[in-house]
Amino acid sequence: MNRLDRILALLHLLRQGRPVSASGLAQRFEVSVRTIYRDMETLAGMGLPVEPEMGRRGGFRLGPGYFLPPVTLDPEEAVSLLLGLALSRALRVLPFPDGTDMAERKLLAVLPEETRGTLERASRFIGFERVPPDLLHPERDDPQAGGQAAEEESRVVGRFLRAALSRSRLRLSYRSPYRREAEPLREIEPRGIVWDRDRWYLVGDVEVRAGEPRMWRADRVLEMKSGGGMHPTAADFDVSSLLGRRWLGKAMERWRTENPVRVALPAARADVLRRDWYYGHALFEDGPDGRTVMTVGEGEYERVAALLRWLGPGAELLEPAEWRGRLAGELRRMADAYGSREQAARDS
Amino acid sequence: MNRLDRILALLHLLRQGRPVSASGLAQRFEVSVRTIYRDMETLAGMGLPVEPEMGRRGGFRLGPGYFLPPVTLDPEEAVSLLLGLALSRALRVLPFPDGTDMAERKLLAVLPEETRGTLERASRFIGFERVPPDLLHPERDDPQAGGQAAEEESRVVGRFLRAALSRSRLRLSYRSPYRREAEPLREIEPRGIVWDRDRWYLVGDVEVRAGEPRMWRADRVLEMKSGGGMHPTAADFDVSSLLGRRWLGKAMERWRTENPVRVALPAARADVLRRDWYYGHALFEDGPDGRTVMTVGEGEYERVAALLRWLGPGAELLEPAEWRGRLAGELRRMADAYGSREQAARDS
DNA sequence: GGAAAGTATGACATAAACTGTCGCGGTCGA
DNA sequence: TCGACCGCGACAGTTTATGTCATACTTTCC
Repeated sequence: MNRLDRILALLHLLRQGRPVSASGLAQRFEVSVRTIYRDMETLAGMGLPVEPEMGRRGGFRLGPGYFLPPVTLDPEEAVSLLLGLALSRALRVLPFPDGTDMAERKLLAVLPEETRGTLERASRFIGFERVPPDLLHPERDDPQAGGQAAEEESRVVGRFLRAALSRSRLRLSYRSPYRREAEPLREIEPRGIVWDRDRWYLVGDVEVRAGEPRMWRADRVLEMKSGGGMHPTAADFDVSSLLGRRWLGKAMERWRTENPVRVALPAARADVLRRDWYYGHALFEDGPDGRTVMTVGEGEYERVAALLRWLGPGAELLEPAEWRGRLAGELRRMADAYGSREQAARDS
Repeated sequence: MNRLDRILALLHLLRQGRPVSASGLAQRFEVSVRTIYRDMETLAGMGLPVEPEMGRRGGFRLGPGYFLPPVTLDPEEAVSLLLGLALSRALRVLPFPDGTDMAERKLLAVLPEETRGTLERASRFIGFERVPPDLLHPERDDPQAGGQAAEEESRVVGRFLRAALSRSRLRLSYRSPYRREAEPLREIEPRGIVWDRDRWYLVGDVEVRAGEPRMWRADRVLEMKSGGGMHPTAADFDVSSLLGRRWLGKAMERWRTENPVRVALPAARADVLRRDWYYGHALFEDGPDGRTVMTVGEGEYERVAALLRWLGPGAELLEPAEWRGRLAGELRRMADAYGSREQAARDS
């Protein structure tokens, strides 16, 4: 066997990840151990992160970096990859910020010269707008996520994702917006991550309710520690079972029984609400007067008022009854800004 | 120079795309021509599509596929790339659907064995929610973009992007929502693409107003034809100059003079509006009564009413004056749904 | 606290591989 | 038809790669 072929084969073997011993390789390639050592020197000289491991169960393995053997990529494929990176960056979908930068640089460095010129400026051709905040569904906390917070968030997501991929448990403590104190560290089995409205959510199994995954917003995770190995059970979970905001449906079911809010509204308005990512999961029923009755769970008056106001004429808050008067007063005050009833009659 | 090094260097040179002659290479590496031929044989033997070109201006070059020489990618980099592809797919950002699929397959094929297994199922770990529609800023047309329409859209975007990268003109006809008939084919210089709220927009220069790029929504493009070569002018345009919805700012300036709508509102509410992707581009001034006065362009009563209703108590429509009465009547009708004024007083 | 199995490195003779130089035959473009 | 390129076989000369032996160090297992 050729030296070149042997070295390429070594590359291939090293790539597999398992550490290999010089003597084993020597047998395999029918050369002396010394030759293998010299080949390793050569590979290292080529810039490969070959790392020896001393001692009895030692061997050679690739360092933190794996090796990608020759592949042919046509320009469209390269553009697709770079485009994906640009998109990730624009939407701050960056579990591994360093990995993203490095991958982009390596990809660019390796492109045919003529294509590189244009692709280096790909970010000048392709722009992404951030997902706009939605006035009807505002966020509780500061909307201006600073650079540092974003970095911390992607650190959390990265670690969680790594754990999910390597099937190892994590212990995390969480700051729930509904509780005063931080939740204590609890051990979870990471299942996956979900990106929704400019934010990452961690999906995992808690021991108490196995099989019913819980979600944590990545920016509210306070602390993460490595946990034990994963149970071999629950092999095939698929986050797509949560998509379409199906998790929201379940949560709304619970809120609906705890804080039921009932609204009568015209059928046309109901159709619009049904298309909303949030109110689409409410319960819609035909009302007695030809209108639709929507039941949704909500504890805060202000949100309900905003919804009712948005719905406009023809919508009526049925429950909780004690908010009806308050809402009516508010609406009347809004109307009164335009003068008294008599004035209004003259105006129109 | 080593043989190995020389062969790797040859790889590098071939990658550049320009055909290279054996004699040139022989001079460059200070070896005989014969050696170069032998090296080429070796490379071909390694599976490289080296293709000779006979005749006077011949030379060696790579075949139909471009060649990507060895790169080291660590798992995080590979995951970042695959993540970008997954994101592209989830958000239907696919200028090159085939390239995307192929790149993913090639990337997976080349990963270390143990990582591949888990990453092949990466889509099961990582989910992306579509950008939710915004109730306050609804879309005119059908919100249910069918699979076929999405495909057509990515075809349009792909072709436009290719044209932008290769600096060649396009002729396109467009269906404007503001005009009854389709716009005729007009020649444009593609500048770039912008993704906003789940949609692609094409950015280009029209001859009539050079330097002031126009935007077209990709799903409203009716027809595209290749145009002539690009003018060498306007070399460095950058779509990022349009981001932050700056184009919207200019458009709103125009609408503001055409259909001015003035609203007085509490400072706290103004702060919230300023963060909105749309109303953030309105004109905000301090009013005489301590409230803020916002001026925005809008021709449709219903949109203005929705905004005023959303703003709630303390907000008042100042202009157009003729809508004040209508709005007041509407608000009063909403309030009256909860009983007469006397009843309301009893309730609260 | 060894023995075993691994890496790390130098020296040197030898075999293998690579290289240069011929030669001759194609192909293409001006 | 010429010139500049690829294609390839043969052969001698030289470089390079390899095997062997010797020695030192590190870790793990018993």
